[in-house]
Amino acid sequence: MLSTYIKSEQLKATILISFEFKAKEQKIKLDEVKFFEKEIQAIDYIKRMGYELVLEKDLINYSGLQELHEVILNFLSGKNINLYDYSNNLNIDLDIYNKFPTDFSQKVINNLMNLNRGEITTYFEIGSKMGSKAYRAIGNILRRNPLPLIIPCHRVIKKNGDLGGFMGESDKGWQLSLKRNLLKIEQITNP
DNA sequence: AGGTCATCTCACC
DNA sequence: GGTGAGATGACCT
Repeated sequence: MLSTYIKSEQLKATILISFEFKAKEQKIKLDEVKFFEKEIQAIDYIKRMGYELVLEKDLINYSGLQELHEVILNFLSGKNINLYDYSNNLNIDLDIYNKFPTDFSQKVINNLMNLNRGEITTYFEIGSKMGSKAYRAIGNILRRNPLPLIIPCHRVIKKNGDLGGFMGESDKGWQLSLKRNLLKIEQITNP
C-alpha cells in the first residue's frame, strides 16, 4: 500500500491518502482517506502500517493522483468541485461496492453523491428518502466511511442543527472542529 | 444473541 | 435553553 499526504492550513489538519497502484492497467485504487491533527501523526501512521510514503513530486508516476492532489488543494481553497465526480473522471477506482457492501449502506452513500459543495443534509432527511427510521444506523455507516472528504459525510448534520459526529467522535474534540472547518470552507456557517 | 452506536421524539424541568 | 427515557435498526463481535 502506498500513501501520500496533504497539509492543510485551512483545516488545521493533515489529510492522508492511501492507495494501490495497478501497474498493468495504470490505475489507482483508493483505499482510505484519513485525517490527522498533526503531520507527524500521519507519518507515524504510515510507518506503523508499513505503507510506503510517496512524495508530492513523485505523484506524477501514479496515474491521476497528482491531479487529485491538486484538485483537493483547489477544493480546500474555495473552488466549487465535486470530489467524488472528479475522482471518477480521473479514472480513480473508489471501490465503493466493496467499501459499502450492503444495500442499506449503498443507499446512504448514494444520497451523499448528489450533494455538492455547500449543500448540507441531515441523518433524518437521508432516512426519510430511504423510507427508514434507522437514523442511528445511518450514523453508523458514516462513522466508518473510509473516504471522508471524497464521500462528503461532513455535510450530514443533526436535524436540530447540531453538528452530529465526525470520525467516530460525537461529543467534542478536534474531530468536530475539523467537521466545522470543513463546513466553514464550504461557507456553511450555521452550526 | 447481545452490544454498540456520528439519531430522533417526546416528556418533563 | 437542557436532560433522560424509549424507539429504532444495521452492523459488529
